[in-house]
Parts: sequence; structure tokens; C-alpha cells
Amino acid sequence: MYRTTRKMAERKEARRKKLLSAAIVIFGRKGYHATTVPMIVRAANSSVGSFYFYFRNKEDIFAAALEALGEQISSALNEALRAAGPDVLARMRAAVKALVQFLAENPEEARILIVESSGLGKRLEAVRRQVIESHTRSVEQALRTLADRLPPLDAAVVASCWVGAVYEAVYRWLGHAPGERPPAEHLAEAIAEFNLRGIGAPQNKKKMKG
Amino acid sequence: MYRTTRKMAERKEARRKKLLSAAIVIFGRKGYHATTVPMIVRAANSSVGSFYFYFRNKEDIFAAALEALGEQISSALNEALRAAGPDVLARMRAAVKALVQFLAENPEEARILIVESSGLGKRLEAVRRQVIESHTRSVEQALRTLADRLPPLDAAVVASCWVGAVYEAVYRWLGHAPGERPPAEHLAEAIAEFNLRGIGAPQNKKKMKG
Amino acid sequence: MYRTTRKMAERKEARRKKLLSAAIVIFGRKGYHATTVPMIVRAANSSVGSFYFYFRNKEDIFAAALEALGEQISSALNEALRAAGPDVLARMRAAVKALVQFLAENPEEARILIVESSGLGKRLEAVRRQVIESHTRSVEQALRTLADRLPPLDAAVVASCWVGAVYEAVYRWLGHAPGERPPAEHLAEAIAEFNLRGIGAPQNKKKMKG
Amino acid sequence: MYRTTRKMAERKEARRKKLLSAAIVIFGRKGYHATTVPMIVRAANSSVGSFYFYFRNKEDIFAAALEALGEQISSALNEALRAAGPDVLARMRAAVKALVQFLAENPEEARILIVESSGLGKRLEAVRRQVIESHTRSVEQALRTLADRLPPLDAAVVASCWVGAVYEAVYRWLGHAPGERPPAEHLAEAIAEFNLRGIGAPQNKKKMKG
DNA sequence: GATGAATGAGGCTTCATTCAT
DNA sequence: CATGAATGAAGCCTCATTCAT
Repeated sequence: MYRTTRKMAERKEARRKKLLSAAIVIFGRKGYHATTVPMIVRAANSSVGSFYFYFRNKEDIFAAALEALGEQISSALNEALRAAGPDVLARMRAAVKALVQFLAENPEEARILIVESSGLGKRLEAVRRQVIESHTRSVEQALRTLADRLPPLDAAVVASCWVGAVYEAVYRWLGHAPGERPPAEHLAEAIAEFNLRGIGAPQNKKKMKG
Repeated sequence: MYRTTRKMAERKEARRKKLLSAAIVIFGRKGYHATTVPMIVRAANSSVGSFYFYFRNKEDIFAAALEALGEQISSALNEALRAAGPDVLARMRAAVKALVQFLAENPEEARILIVESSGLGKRLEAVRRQVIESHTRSVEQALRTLADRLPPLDAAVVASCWVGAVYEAVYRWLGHAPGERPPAEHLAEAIAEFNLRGIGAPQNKKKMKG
Repeated sequence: MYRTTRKMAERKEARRKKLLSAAIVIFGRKGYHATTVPMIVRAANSSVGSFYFYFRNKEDIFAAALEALGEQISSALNEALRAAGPDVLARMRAAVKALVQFLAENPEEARILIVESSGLGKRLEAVRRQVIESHTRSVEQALRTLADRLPPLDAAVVASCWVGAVYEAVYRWLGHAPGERPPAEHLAEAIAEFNLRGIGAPQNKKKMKG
Repeated sequence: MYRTTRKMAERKEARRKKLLSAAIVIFGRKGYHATTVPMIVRAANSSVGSFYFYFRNKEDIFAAALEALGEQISSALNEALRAAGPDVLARMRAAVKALVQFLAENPEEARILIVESSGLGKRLEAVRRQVIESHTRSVEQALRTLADRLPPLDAAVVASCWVGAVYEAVYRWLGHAPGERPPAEHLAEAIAEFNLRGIGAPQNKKKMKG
């Protein structure tokens, strides 16, 4: 006679999403601590009560934001890798470019990964790091695969260099006013080159100075 | 009643320093927001009243901490550069190693640079970024000097990659328990190699794989 | 669309009862304030909406719970009295024992009478007190009946002593883990003795110490 | 040059006391849960900040109130006992009368013991019970001392009857408007008689009905 | 200059209650 | 009649900051 209709479920999901995306923007802009629940609620045209209906607490929505972000990034990367052919180096280059592209295209979301790292309590910090770590680890793994084509490397260290290079460069790039940013492709290219050279990948000779 | 004697001035300065270094440690350990004024005061064996005599507010002492840190790093770098001879590449390598060494030896201080970046208000964020920027810029400058010995680079981007690589790698290294960290020299070396390769510096052949 | 059939009326009543008995248990276990409407609803496999259909508000269901409890106790007492013969003293003894027995057998329900008394607003406090008062008054009345067989007493005070003795002793008894409680009959007997002696009832000589 | 002067310490203590006594009154009037920190603060002409300077939290001030009350009662009882001579029965009678007297004279304080018993979290409930338990236990002990002059009793049960009688009778007495209360001495006397008879104490013949 | 008590704005969170479906 | 999403008032508590001593 009455039951949870489809329409209701959709609205519910919509409301949750609205809160979540509002949160992502504000977290990205102000960091975790400086973001208040009322801020999120206002931005999402919702209410405190609803907020706590959909999320256990502030930490929870932050974790959810990170997870959502993680998934988005994952799928962006996977897509890029699918298109990249089998060569590991080519794949790594493709991954960097896809990542940079994603971050550049979703600056609000990007910031949440970079901004405000600690003091979030073990749990949150863990989730946040994990998004980054997962990259780091896949880089690490790729490096081991390539071991025979590269100079001897400390894979762990090099992997974090790789990831750090990406995030810092993007972060700085985001710091410019949108009008005066160099094109994202250029950025992506420059970072990819840096990283590939960094791991000692055999160089694309045509790019060398004559 | 009494004039400001030299001794008093010294004591005053000493008290300020004590507060400042207590703050650095705690900020590094817990992040900006989780650090409270009473915490700092207690650690420095001082009082809230004194705190607000020496610093305008919490933001102020954080800025001061960052500046102090910036100076410490600067002088560490300068010292290293003084010992490094004239070759620019050699100097860059020396700089990276000195920086890593410094961060590794002062983990508390290091954290405050890396951990907790935003939501601090424009001003603080600016100060914090500046410490990093100043590195970035000096790398950038060095890169331009080397322009003829390197492949064509976007100096700005590459410089941030360079710095990002350092910080991220150190941050991850700090994440390990002190007992199980690889030696700092090893870390420094690996990062330096990565970065030098990253900018396309001519390779030290003896390191190449046979 | 449909008329209120008899069956529906029954279901309605059943639903109400389910909510009410769930409420009694939880109120007894956690007290008035710590009990939330969602808790009750969940325990009764119902919904908040229904809750507010059957009860005006939380206070209302608490009052209803107390009243229901009052009735249960009343009928337990009446039953005991019916079996107790005509002698007033014997009836009083029977009443105490029946009351103790009831409380001991329905500890959840018992708690709601004893636990959490005030801050419920005048109205609730009144209802709660009334359950107790009604006992007190019937004791008071019995005492007046017995006036010639007892020492001169302030019936009002003595009646509250009587009731206080019962509830406090039961409350303390409930404080023990179920495993290590002395048998309820023993408890009932001891309280009855205390109270009967307390009103100066002629003693059952066989119980006296030789 | 400046130090914690005596005057400051006194003021501090005064402020704490003011908060505490305001709390006692309100707790007594409305119970634990219905009492809010802002209420206490307003009644004490203080501020939330001060409240949390002097007490860790709401539970803390409640515990403090109970403890303070416990001490007051203890010393009232001790005084009465000192004046009561050596006979145990006489001492028990004196104790009841002193307790009733105290509760009657400090009705605000008295209520806090009676009103709102549970849902306070283990800790508070423990403290609250303890004030009552300590009486119960001393009664229990006295009863054992008297074992040979009394009928066989379950000391534990009887002790709680004893205490329950006192509190309930006083509570009911407090329910009357101050104008129409019988004198406290009368109340005390009636309760004492009830209890002494209740434990089977040899009766004061002159009080028996001729 | 030093001290720490005092203040109150504001954060997070809970929960009774309403109302559209 | 049933359901549960939505709301917001209100509670508890923290902490930066001030100011009398």
C-alpha cells in the first residue's frame, strides 16, 4: 500500500550526493578542520538533521568524499591504461597524464587530496593516504617489473618521488588563476617527462637537445 | 619602576624562543588545529598571559614557527652549498641531500611544513607555501642556468616536481617507525638521483647498470 | 476507501500494545531520558510515524506505561487479597508479598517505577507518584482500620515508610546479579515482617527468638 | 612579584562553591538530565567557560554535589551519635532523627539524593548509591551487633527497608507545601519508631496503648 | 612583565516531532 | 493507516582571547 518507492530512493540518493559534493568542494577549499557542518549543510541547501541522517559524523563524510574520489581516479586511470597498450613505460606515462588531467579537470576534488593532511585522526589519515598510497604502490610495482631496463632503484623511495612530483606540480599549477594557467596537457607532459627521466627510463631521443 | 636592562631583554628573548620551539614541536606532532595554546604554554613552562604578550595570536606563532624553520633550512642549505664547490649540478645535488638530511634529523619540524596545510587563512597558507616556494624558485633559477646542458624543460613545472619529490618521499619515510627507517643518507641519495635524472642531468656512468 | 472493520481495530490495538510493552522494557532498562523514540520503535518493529499516531509524544507513552503498570500491579494485588481472607493484618502481609513478588518477577517493569523519577515535567512525575501513592493510601487506610489494635501512629508517615521499605529493598535486591539474588520469597517475607513489626502488629510468637 | 595571592584563591573557591550550590538546587528540583549546564551557569551568575574550568563536565559537578552532600550528612550523623551515648538502639534512633532533621532542613540538597536515580552512567549512579549505601551498611552493622537482642533478621534486607522508609517518608513530606508540613521533629519521631519497631527492638512500654 | 581565571562564540551532535508519499 | 526522510532547537563542550591582580 505504501512502500519505499523508487522515486523516494532516488531522491534520497540525490540528497546524499548533494551533501557529499558540497562537502568535497568546501573540504578542498578550506581543509578538514576549517570546514564546519553548518557550512556544508548550507551549501547543500539541507539541514543539520539530514546531514546526520546520511553521515555518521564529519569524519564519515570526509572519508566518503575521499573514497568517492579514489574511485573516480581509479576509473580514470583504468580507462587510460586500457587505451595505452602493453608497454609498461608507455602505461606509466599514460597513467601520469591521466592523473594530472583528472586533477586539473576536477580542481575542487583534487584539493581535498592535497590540502590538510594530518590531525584527522588515524582513520581519516589512513583513508586519505591510501588514495595516494595506492598510486604509489602501483608505481612501485611497475618499477619492479622494469627492473632490468632501469638503473638500480630504491623502488619505494622512487615511487614516492614520482607521486610527490605529480601532486606538488599540480598543486602549484592550481595556485595560478585559471586564466593564466598553461594548458593542462602541457603540464601533464612536463610531469610525465620528469618522472620517466627520474626513473631512468630510456629516453625518447627526438626530445633531446640537438 | 625599572628600566629594560640588557639582562631582561635576554630573558625576554629566551622566553619567546622557548614558546616558539615548544610550538614547533607540538604543531609538528599534532597539526595546527589540534594544537591548543594551553598545550604550547605548558610545554614551555609559561602561561597564557605570556603567550599573548609575545605573540599576537595562535596564527602569529605558527607563522613565526614557519619562518624560523625557513631560516634554519636556509642556513643548512647555505652551509651545504658553501661546501659544494662551483658546479651547479653538484650544488643541486648537495642541496637536495642537505634538505633531506635536515628534514630527517628534525622530523618534528619537518612535519609542520608538510602536515596541515590549509584552512589556516590566506596568511598562514602563504607563509607556509613560501618556505616551499623559495626552494622551488631556487631550483627554477638553477635550472635556467643549466639550460644549455639540459633538455628543454618547463622550469616552473620541473621545479615543483623536484620539490614535491623531496617532500613526499621524506613524508613517507617519516611514516615508518624510527626503528625501521632506512638510513637517512640512503634516502637522500635516492631522492637526489631521481631528481637529477628527472631534470635530465648527464648521468654518472658508474651508476648505470652494466 | 475502507471502513474501520473489527479486524483492523484489533490490529490497531495490537500495534499500540506492542509499542507500549517495548517502551516499558526500554524505559525500565535505560530510564526515561536515555530512551529514544527510535529505540522503542525498533524494538516494536514499527515506525516513528506509527508511534506518533498512537501516542501524542514520548511523555505520553511513558505515562501510558506507568498506567499500564499500575493496573498490572493493582490486579496482582487484588488477586492476592482475594485469596487472603478477611483479617486486615493478614491482608496487608499478603499485599506486601504480592507486590514484592510482582516487582521481583517483572524487574524491567519494576525499574520504571523506581528508577528515573523526576525532571519529567509535573505531569509525568504526578503519574509516577500516583502509582506509589495509591499503595501508600491503601496502606494508610488499612492502618486506620486497625487503629485499635495498633499503637498510636501517624498513619500518613507510617504508610510512606511502609512503601519506601518495599521499594528500596526491592531496588537493592534488583541491584544484585540475577544469579546471586536470594529467592524472591525470602525477600518478600523479610520485608513483610519488617513492615508488620513497624506498624506494631502483634507478633507471630513462633518467629521470636527462643 | 605576582603570585597566586590568598585573595585570589578565596575567590576561586567561592566561585566554585557558587556553581556547586546552584547545581545542587537545580539538580534537586529537576533531576540530572533535565538540568542543563546553561541553567546552572545562569543561576550562579557565571559562564559556561568558568563552569568547565571548575568541573570536568556535568557528571563531574553532579558527583561533586553528591560527595559534598555525603560529607554534610556524615558529619551531621557523627555529631548526633557523639551526643547519643553508648546504647546501640539509642544510637540508631538518634541517627534516624538526625538524618531526617538534616534532610528536612536542607530540602534542596535532600532532593538530589532521591530524585532521578538512574541512567546516570555507572559512575554517577555508584556515587549516588554510595551515599545511601553507606547508611544502609552502618545500619546493617548495627543490626549484627544487636543480633542477640533482636528477632532473627536478614540484616541486608532489613537495612534497606530502614533506609527506604526514611527517604520515602521524607520525600513525601517534602511534597507538601512548606506551610502545611507537620513539624520535622514529629516526622523524625514517627519514622524512628517505625524503624525501631521494624527491627523488633524491645518497645518503650510507655508508648503502648493502654 | 607574568599569571591564570573568566568569558562566550561557535563546533559537533542528538533527538523529538512533523509531513509528504 | 504506515513509513521514514527532513527539520531545527537545544545540549554539551572546547578553546582563543582578554584583563584584573
